[in-house]
Amino acid sequence: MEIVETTRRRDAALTRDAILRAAQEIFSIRPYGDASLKDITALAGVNPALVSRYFGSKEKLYEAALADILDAGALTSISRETFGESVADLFTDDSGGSMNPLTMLVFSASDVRIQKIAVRLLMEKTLGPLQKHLGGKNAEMRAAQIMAISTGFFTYRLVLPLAPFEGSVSPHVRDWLAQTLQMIMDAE
Amino acid sequence: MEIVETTRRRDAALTRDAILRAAQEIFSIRPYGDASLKDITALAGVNPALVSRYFGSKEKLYEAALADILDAGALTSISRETFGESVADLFTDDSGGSMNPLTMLVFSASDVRIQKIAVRLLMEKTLGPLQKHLGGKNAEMRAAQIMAISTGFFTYRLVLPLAPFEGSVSPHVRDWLAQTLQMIMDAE
DNA sequence: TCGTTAAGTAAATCACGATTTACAAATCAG
DNA sequence: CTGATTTGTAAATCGTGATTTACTTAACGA
Repeated sequence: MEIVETTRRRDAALTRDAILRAAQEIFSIRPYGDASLKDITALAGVNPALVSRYFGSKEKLYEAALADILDAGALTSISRETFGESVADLFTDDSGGSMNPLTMLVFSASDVRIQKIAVRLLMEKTLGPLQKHLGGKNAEMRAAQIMAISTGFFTYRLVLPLAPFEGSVSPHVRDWLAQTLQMIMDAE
Repeated sequence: MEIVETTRRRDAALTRDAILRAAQEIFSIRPYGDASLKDITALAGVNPALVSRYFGSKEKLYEAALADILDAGALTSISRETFGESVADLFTDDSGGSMNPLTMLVFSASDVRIQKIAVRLLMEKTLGPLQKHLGGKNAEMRAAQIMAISTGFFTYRLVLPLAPFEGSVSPHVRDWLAQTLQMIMDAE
């Protein structure tokens, strides 16, 4: 009566995808060690054993999840002129959106086995493209600067929440973010 | 012959301190979950059971270790005029020094049980004092900005190492850090 | 429809690490 | 010196979570 037992149609690709998206969601809000496969598969509505079948291991699942979430590459589609403003808006946006590449990245630090994976994917999927997008002198360094500020901000916004960065931030914070980022963009 | 069995003299205070310092060292280079009590007590040269006796639990040990390492309060003893330069030098210094408040802070994000502890201690021991030291307008926000940049930098310097921030950094990186920090200091 | 294969599940296994327990040895007060 | 108390240790316990195994059931081609 209450529970509608939706006997999900069997479909490997769909199931794999459900696991992947659940993993991204959970890994975005919880450190690797605290995100159990039980949690992830429960959210996906599947059996924990399927992680092994479709991804091989928790580590591989993490890698797939991070790779996919970094693929979006939000930063590189923003025009150079409004870069600071746009990114600041993006970062201080308070409307849900639980799948967050930045927090997933912060949590990548939480297990030695996945740190290497994270660094590799970060360089390949984000630092590299961002570097190209920036162009000009010292592009690699400036890309790293943008990553550092963004990551630091998100650390104290969502993971270790400090008042000034929490929730809907003050215009001061937003403007500082915008200006600091734009300054890096223009520093070529 | 080879091993000098130094039968350490029994002293509760000394032993407690040895554990605390070993914990700070290990917690500075490894995420909470990867830093086992076995590792820590091995480094301290004592039995794992003593953690329970002297600190109650791993969590409490972490709290004590972080509280103590944050007490140093290096940032607040630096003059306002040279703040950016001094902190940049401090952060880009390449000479050992394995006990690092910043990396310990980064790793605080790696376990949900210690996140709250870290935030509380961070506000009490660092953000508060730093805020006072900064003075002027929006001191709390500016303190948070300094924390964010510092933490982001260290994340990509020591935990998820990116080329531009690794090892002995370029003058460009050092100068950027100095100027960005000084700008926050002067933004009153 | 039938049988093979793919997809899914429940439960066992396995490893690991924090914490507890029961005991041993050293220290110290008297 | 002696016995109570403190400090220390080795080994058992306990829970947790990833991974494997043996099995069931659905899908699909012939």
